[in-house]
Amino acid sequence: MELDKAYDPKAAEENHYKRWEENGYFSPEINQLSDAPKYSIVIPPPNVTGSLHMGHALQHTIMDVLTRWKRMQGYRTLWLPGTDHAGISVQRKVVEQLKKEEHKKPTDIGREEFVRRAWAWKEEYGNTITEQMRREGVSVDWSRHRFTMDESLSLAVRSVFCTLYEEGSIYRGLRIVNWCPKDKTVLSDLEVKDEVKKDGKLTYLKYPITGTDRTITVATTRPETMLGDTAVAVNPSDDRYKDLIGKTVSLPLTDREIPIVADEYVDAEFGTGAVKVTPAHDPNDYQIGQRHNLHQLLIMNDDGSMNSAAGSEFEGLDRFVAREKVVERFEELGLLEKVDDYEVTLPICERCKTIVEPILSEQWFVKMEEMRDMALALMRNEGVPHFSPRIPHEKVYTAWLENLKDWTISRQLWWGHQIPAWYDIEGNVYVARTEAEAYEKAGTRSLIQDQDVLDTWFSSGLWAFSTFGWIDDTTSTDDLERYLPTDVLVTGRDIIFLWVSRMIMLTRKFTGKKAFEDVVITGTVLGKDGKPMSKSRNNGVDPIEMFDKFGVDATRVYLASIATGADIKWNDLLIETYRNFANKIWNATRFCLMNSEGAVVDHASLMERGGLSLPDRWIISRLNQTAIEVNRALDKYEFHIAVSLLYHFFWDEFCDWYIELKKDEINAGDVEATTRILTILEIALRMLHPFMPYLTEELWLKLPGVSAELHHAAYKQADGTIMLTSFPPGDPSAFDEQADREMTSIIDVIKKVRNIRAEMNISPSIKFDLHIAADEAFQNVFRSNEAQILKLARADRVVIAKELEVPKASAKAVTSHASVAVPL
RNA sequence: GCCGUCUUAGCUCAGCGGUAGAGCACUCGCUUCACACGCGAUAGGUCAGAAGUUCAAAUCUUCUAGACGGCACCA
Repeated sequence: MELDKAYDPKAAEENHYKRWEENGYFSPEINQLSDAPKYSIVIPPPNVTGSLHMGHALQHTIMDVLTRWKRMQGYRTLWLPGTDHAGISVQRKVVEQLKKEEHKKPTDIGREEFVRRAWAWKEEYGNTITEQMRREGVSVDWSRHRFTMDESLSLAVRSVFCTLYEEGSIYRGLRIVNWCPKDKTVLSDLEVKDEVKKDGKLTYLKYPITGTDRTITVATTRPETMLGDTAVAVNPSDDRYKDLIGKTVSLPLTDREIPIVADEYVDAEFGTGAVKVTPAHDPNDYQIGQRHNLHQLLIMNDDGSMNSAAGSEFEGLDRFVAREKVVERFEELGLLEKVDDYEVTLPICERCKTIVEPILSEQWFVKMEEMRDMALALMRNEGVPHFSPRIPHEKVYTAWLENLKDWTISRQLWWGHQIPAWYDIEGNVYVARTEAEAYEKAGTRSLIQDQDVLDTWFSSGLWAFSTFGWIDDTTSTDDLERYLPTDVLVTGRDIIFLWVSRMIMLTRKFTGKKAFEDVVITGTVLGKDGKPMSKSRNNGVDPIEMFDKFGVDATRVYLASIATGADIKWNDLLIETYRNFANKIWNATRFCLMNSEGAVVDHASLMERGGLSLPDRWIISRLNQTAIEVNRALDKYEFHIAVSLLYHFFWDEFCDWYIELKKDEINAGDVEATTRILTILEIALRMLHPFMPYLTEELWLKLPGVSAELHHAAYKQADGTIMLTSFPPGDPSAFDEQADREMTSIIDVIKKVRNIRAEMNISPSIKFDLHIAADEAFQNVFRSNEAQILKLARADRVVIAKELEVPKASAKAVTSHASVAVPL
């Protein structure tokens, strides 16, 4: 059989994925052994709004390597795919579409219609990423694909909500929350990012003390909130203000008198030592307000504009316009003390970058103490999850848990899991799994469901078990029984708190099981400029483009070659390395097949050690050592080590030495030699398969004598494919230290001669006599491999003796087992 | 403010207690019958700086400088 001169990745990529998928190779049911151990992974569900980026490609590569490796080891392997409904993202897409195409707002079409359109949007665009994933070659079981708003996953969400509510862990309360005026929804602390603003201002406002001509000065970065002040606080031990405690100030721009209270929170050393208190717009002020029973005056609307409580002069103004106006008015009144430059850190919405407003709002929360303690106990007692890399993630994860606060789970959106709570006319709340149940509890005919939906992370927090069919604690499914806990979670460090920790806690709480044993935290693939890839920086690298340019397999090996957890700057040159590697594998196979008539892959051919030559014994020894080390590296999630081992074994040892040494025999059509090299190649391809699925399948199918006979015992009934062969475990009894040593001595000699040739400028076409001196044992080694030495050293004749007997004008060199000389 | 990471060959990165490694780029030589996406051979580093522990440190400790990440606070 004759192969093309260069590997064409596209053809292989188009040939195999569909067949694998249609033949059910990705399904755990392909495994026919009833006692096979299981291996399971759930995918971090990408957003339906997303398209494949390099971070996905990296994580998917790692998960696929693990899945294919374990499958080849005979595990009943399930990698479960799915997508996330991505509340805010989809909502925003639909709002934009509505605005663009119909010039309408969501309220114009109503909730029901809006949700219908969101589903339509999801149907139309939500599969982009799953189609791209097929190109990656991921061996996920598409028949088990889940979406966070699937019926059964939605039922799971409801029952978890109800259970937590019934036991008092979920409550509804008025709290200071992070409010995004653009998205018009509350956000959890984790969805708020910080942005340092160097040119901020600190404004000092003077408040007149009632009944005196004195004033008290307070400082603020948000002057407009003074319209909502309901007190001024000072430290009780601050002598400057002791006599003012209990007095009131006349709040400028309003007709209100507000008290001066004493509170330990106030730091007498900072600023003026007096703090304006706005309980409805600041978390600390809220706390002070609670302690002093202060009125909570809300002065903003949900879009960040001032409301009527801010006074007629300000009503309707945007918060930033109001800010300027307040300062102006204070200046007019002679109550503006000064404005200092001040570096402020602003909270911004993670998604839309709008400045988040702390605001008093009634929301749903989850108390986390119990689940937090479960997770901490899991770590303390069992070291679960085991993070790779362990440093720093284990410590960061633990520290975060220890300081965990209540989780804000309601969102003012229409797209998502609507909160299963209903209200009657008096405002009584009925939390129920179904509307009917709510009516039954309420005993009335008129209920309104809570308008909010749940944080997207609430449903993805159940992902580790809701995907296996869990609906409530009476559920029993085979998948749940079999695949939970999952074996490993592979994800990025940005969602360790948002997602990983919540899955651990919720899974433990609701199933009593662990979500997963191990967590692999991948690094960040940075742009060429060393910054995280982003649209605004325009430094992104599209995985699909890389697939087109270098092939999927080359891209996968490159991604796998990055040390676990390390960040890496993108560099096309490195992918090229692995594109070249793919081509090397292709051509090595091409060579093995050129004169392969009569030879077949035959594992028995490697067993009769008696009749094997030194290069045979050596390459078999190296093959087995490599296999053992690759398995060991994968066991430890050291993918880059596995890649390096395979790269050097295949290129340096198999191609540069073994093939070169066996070339004459193969070219001469020596069936035994060709059988052996084909068999060694076949084993090497198996080891490469988890990393380079397309290339290895393409080549494996071309090898003579391959069939389902070579499959792992669990897959004998399936049609022939490399993905169902056994992953080479490596056989320590095949280690041959003597062969390693002897072969090394021959390689050393040849390298020295080549060195001499280059140093002495001897043209490759010129042949010469080569003198080798060594002890008797090595003389025998060199004698019995004389033909190979002659060929690779490009010598005419080899003289082997105890001592070198050469003219003075000779180039000499010494290896650890021999001396060599070339007469000039 | 607290916690943490990184700084190794021109570039991108491995190594993390025992005589400095890879790929690419560079230099030299090869139209060698699998592969020029190739073959062969060189060259290139006081492992950011300083001090310490050790028989032995790129690798452990401390400090300094630079790059960066997370958390908290932010009147």
